Amino acid sequence: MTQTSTDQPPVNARERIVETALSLFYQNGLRATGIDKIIAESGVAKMSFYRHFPSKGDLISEFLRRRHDNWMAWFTAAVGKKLEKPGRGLEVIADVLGEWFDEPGFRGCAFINTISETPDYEADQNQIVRDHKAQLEFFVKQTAIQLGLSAPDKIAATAMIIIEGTIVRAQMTRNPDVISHCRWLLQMTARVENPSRRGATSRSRRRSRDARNH
Amino acid sequence: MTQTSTDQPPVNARERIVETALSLFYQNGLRATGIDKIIAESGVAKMSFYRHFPSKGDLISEFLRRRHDNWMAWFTAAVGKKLEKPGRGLEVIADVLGEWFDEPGFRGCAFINTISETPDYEADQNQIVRDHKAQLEFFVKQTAIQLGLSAPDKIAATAMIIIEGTIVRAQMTRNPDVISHCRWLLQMTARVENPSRRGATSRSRRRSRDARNH
DNA sequence: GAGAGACTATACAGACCTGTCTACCTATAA
DNA sequence: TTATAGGTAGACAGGTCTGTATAGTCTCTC
Repeated sequence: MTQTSTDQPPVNARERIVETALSLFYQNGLRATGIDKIIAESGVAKMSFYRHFPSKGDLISEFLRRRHDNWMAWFTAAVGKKLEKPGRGLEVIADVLGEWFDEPGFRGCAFINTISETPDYEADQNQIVRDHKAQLEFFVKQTAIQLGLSAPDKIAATAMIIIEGTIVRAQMTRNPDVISHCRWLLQMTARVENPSRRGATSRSRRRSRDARNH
Repeated sequence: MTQTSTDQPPVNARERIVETALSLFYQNGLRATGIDKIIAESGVAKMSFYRHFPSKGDLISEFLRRRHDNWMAWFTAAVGKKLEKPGRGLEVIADVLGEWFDEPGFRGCAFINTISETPDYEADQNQIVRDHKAQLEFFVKQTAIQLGLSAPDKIAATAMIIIEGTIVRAQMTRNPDVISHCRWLLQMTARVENPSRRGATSRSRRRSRDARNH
């Protein structure tokens, strides 16, 4: 997740602006980051900026789209790689999140932060956030299916709660214990819904069926 | 949670300011809410404002403290009341959250939103947020103890992930299904750690011990 | 070599932001 | 009655914000 592109400074003005926005918007927030600061840091003339992005909102939308592309590419690849090892399940998501939390500039989920900063539920920004999260949930569901788990819809919806909660807790407390709790929750979620998997016995399967009375 | 005090407009200037801040800061965000707007809406002179709060940051701190008082009082009372009915466990938290989500002006957790808006980890605001969440976690732990559950520390830490995740999902998606998923997760958390409770058999107890390998 | 396209440099308009200053009002208590 | 506490009213300083306007530069292509 850290490096989203090559280290060569981007050639054209537009790309320099977007790269700067990727860093400043995430690090300091949308409202706290002024256009002037982005212009200064990207070394671009003001008119170049407004040629490419008619308003700050346009840059914010582009920022979110790019953040989505980068983050999803990194996340799905990391989860996929961990799942190559046999005997591993949905809980690899916890380990992948843990790697993200360890990155130097980690400041939570850019999309959760956007929702927090943007009161208007219907705002374009918030719609992009919801699209991103819907795609993440879809990926979790597909992963559950790929793992042969039943009730993938319910598992994905539940895992989303766990994922969001884990990210928020990591951002807020910086306590690494959150990862083991996240792993445990994900294991429980997958296992209770699929008692026959991962070394569960027929006795435990019966019990879990009883417990599924939510 | 909705009504935090009587409907009589507060008499003194300070109280009018705080009440207005309680509404505007939560509804529109900290940075988006200007001092001038608070002054106008509370019908107070600018000098009165700065006599009581030397800077905007002081009002933000007071806002968070009052929000903590109000929210915790409401939450603990609501959970306590639901637990009076026999046969109910930690999952009542989900129902209480659900009532909160249904309130008209719901816009997520003021404290999560504050963290999202405040990049400086060590800022006073963020410290107040962490204090608030620590107190919430402590309350969950005490509730787990009161329910006779074992491993209350782990249950509280895990429940915090579930609670934060549920709030964020509710704010983001406005999908009421999140509450049933939250309830299910809380039941699982309490039950897996305490298999003898709530109709689990001795066989299931053995299985859960095996599963506790996080 | 001339035009087009992308970019630079900088001044500026107008809004809004936090915080200060001066001046005045009013009720209460010493 | 007079000092004091708490409040009102509004101008203003100095900064930041987004966005526009004007004018010039550089490079590549026809």
